[in-house]
Amino acid sequence: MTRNEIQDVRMRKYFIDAAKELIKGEGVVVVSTRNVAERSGYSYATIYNYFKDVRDLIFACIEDFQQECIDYIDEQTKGIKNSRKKIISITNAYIKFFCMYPGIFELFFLEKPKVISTRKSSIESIYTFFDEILEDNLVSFTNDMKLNPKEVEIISQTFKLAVHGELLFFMNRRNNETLESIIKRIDDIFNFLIK
Amino acid sequence: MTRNEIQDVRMRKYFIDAAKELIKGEGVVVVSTRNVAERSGYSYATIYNYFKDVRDLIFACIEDFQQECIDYIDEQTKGIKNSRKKIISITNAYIKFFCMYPGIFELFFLEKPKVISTRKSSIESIYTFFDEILEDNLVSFTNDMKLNPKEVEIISQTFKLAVHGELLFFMNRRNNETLESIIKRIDDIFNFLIK
DNA sequence: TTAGTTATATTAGCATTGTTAATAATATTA
DNA sequence: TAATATTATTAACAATGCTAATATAACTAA
Repeated sequence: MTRNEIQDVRMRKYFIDAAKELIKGEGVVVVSTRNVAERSGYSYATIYNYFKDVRDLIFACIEDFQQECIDYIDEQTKGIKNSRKKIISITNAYIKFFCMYPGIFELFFLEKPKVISTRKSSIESIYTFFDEILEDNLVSFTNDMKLNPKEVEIISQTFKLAVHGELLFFMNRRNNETLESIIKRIDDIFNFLIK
Repeated sequence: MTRNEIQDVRMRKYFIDAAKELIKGEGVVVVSTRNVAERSGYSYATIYNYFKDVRDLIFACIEDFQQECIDYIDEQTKGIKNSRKKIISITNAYIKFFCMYPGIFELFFLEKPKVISTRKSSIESIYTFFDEILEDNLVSFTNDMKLNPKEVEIISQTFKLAVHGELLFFMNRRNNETLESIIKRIDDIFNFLIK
């Protein structure tokens, strides 16, 4: 990494950090070049030297937020050994994370990726993110339960889709439920699927 | 309905129809007061005499689109008698409808309802829309299958959430799948759930 | 070290949008 | 028909994305 590239990364980080604060606070809608510039102490036009456009900056926050989500889940579930309990707890923490930061849910699942060329890989990684989080525990759980691979496949897909369907409805207040009630339903669904 | 109210409804319809065209064509993002006004032959400021703000107009399109969706599903599934096949076909048509009009999916499921006071009921109706579409067939199907109510409840909830999770991922191109592949998976999930 | 060059940052400007206030046009009513 | 109420339009403001022109800083070669 040359000296220039180091500077580049540093500058990008200033803007990304400012954008992340805004997303966590008031959501994607308040991420404007002017707002980000003000928070990072630069002029708004400077952003265009480091990002293709404002959406490129917004999508650049995804990787950081994924790591934050992983860290939160680890912290919430670190003591749990039993793989079944672990799967439930990880899922609950995953849901809670997005409830804490609706702006991150918005960025991950509701924002349309207009920037097709750039940031493609991080957008695609959202689709497999939940699978990766559960992966190890799902393997050991299905070994314990002696489920056949075909069943495991359909169960894990159904579970993943149901979790995100639930999040979709809950986050946009399409239903009038509480966090507790949707977590309970997700638990019930998991238990139903593996019974 | 007084003379004024008739005029009111007529005027609102002009703007709603224009907004609907835009949503079906290029999506919610192009629904601006200026665009709608141009298409309906009025000035943009006139819209504010009939709608609280531009989002109020956008959400006013929901009811019409729900009817269009019902009509499309009816037309696609009218010959089918067998309740199991009917449930599958209705669901497939439901998914196809949103694939034909991604802008309507956007409006139904991705738009944040900032307008809390107005349009509340139509926003909430989105949550129960899929249940209502399936309702009759689900009842006769579960009667045929002699499933107990508790099971029916969890199965239909899981199915509904999975369908919308699938739509969420597919519509925003988070995965690289085809319409056929996601419809096949939904069929598989239904068969798994009721086996 | 300093003049020329490159890289980076800022200001100014344009177009689009949501929204409101002032004004114009139309319809209604006494 | 004149006064009033309703409805539509124009003008204006602020916020935003983005670009071009300009200013500033950093670097390089004599």
